[in-house]
Amino acid sequence: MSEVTASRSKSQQAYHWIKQRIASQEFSPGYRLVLGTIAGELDMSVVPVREAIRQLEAEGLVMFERNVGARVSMVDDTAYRFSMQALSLLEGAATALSARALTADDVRRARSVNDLMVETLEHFDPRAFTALNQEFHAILFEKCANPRMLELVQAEWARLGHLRDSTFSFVPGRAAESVREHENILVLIENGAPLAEIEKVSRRHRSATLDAYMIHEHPDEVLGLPAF
Amino acid sequence: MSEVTASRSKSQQAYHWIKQRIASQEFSPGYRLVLGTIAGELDMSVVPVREAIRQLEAEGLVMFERNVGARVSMVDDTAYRFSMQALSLLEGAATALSARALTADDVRRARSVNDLMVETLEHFDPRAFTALNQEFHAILFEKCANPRMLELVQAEWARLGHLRDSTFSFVPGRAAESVREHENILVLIENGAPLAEIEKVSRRHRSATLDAYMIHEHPDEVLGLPAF
DNA sequence: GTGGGCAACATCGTATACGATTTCGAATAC
DNA sequence: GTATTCGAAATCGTATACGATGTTGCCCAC
Repeated sequence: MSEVTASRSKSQQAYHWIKQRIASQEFSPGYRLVLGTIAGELDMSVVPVREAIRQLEAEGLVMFERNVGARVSMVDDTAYRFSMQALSLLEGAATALSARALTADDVRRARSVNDLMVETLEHFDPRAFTALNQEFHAILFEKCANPRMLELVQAEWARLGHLRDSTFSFVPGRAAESVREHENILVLIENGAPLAEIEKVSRRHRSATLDAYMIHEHPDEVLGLPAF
Repeated sequence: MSEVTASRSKSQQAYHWIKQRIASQEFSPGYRLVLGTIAGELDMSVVPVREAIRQLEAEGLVMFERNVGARVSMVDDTAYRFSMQALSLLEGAATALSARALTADDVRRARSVNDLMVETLEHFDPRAFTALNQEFHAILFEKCANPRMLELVQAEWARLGHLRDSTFSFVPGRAAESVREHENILVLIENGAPLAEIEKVSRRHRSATLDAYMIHEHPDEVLGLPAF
């Protein structure tokens, strides 16, 4: 009703409102999303709220059961691992598909982000580190020539974002290794290495993060991952 | 209205009804989906129809514009190519992740489907051939250990399904080559070849279909695809 | 004849209302 | 004390209604 909000439809308002609560952990996994309650809080009817929730369902952020209602998706770390593996695949390919289109300036920007990450290592803040990590990779794959694949990568990032804040808070030692691998990737891109090589290294980079997590948290399980 | 349909909610009925029309080309790209009209045909109110359309929007089958309405997504073959490339990536990986879990019987089933495809080559029917092709690959990746990746593969298949009936109707010569590659893949799986090898061959198999299409339809353009 | 404006129409967005389904608790039987 | 049934409360699913927005075509001025 106010000024700026009027530009978005109510269902979009509801959508963003809920999504933000989920991201900020105010609605944690398992939280019950009651239509009427949310509608009341946002001062609108249930219809737009319903629509918003169905959108969130399509993105996998909430689960919906007929005649029962919606709740924020549970996130056993099984789901986390699976998404990480998918991301490793998609991001590796997207980075390769983007590599040739990156300018010297893009590489410079990425490197400066990585330098920031190095500095952060001193007084380690997993959350900040993860944010920088995402920024770094986003620079590398943003020029991906295949927009569909870009969509998929970003959807997967979003999914992970709400699944877990940061792998690095679980495996601190991985961070230092990670920034070194970043530099390797940058060098490959600068030198115009074969795209297959860039893809392979990028993929391994993320797989390694997942592996580190697995070894740290579930030392006895092995995920059937091809030796990418 | 009948018996079985009652189990699904109206919004789901509407969802499937519309989706089928799109798949069967009755609603072709650009077709205007008017809420009231559809609601009338299905003998329900507009509310469930709205919901169904938003779901379809989330899957990318329809485009939605505020205060204007929905229409079936336009499908330049640019979108087709991008989806094919994404599928080549995802399917290759899913097949590799599934390979070790396939039983001798699975391989047998796949091979018999492929034999059917060979027979079809005589009196070539692109549509039937494509259906068998999907069945063949579905057998190979269905045991994929990573359910998230399975979801992604299937979503991409669905997307392609409505984008274009069959690449093979454009490039008839590709079909014969395709069934030979299928046999190669089966042999690799039977022999327990390295997963990386299976992934590579599977990926190339689909890329090759895309390449054949490109050469046939757009001989002068080159898609920036890594030499997977 | 052509361009701009206005009016009628088509369609969407959201509110309200109510029947349908599920959930939860209390009362009862054993 | 535990299991079972019944009923009330909570919540969802859908219909109907109406105001808001966009679209179309006609009419008039030039």
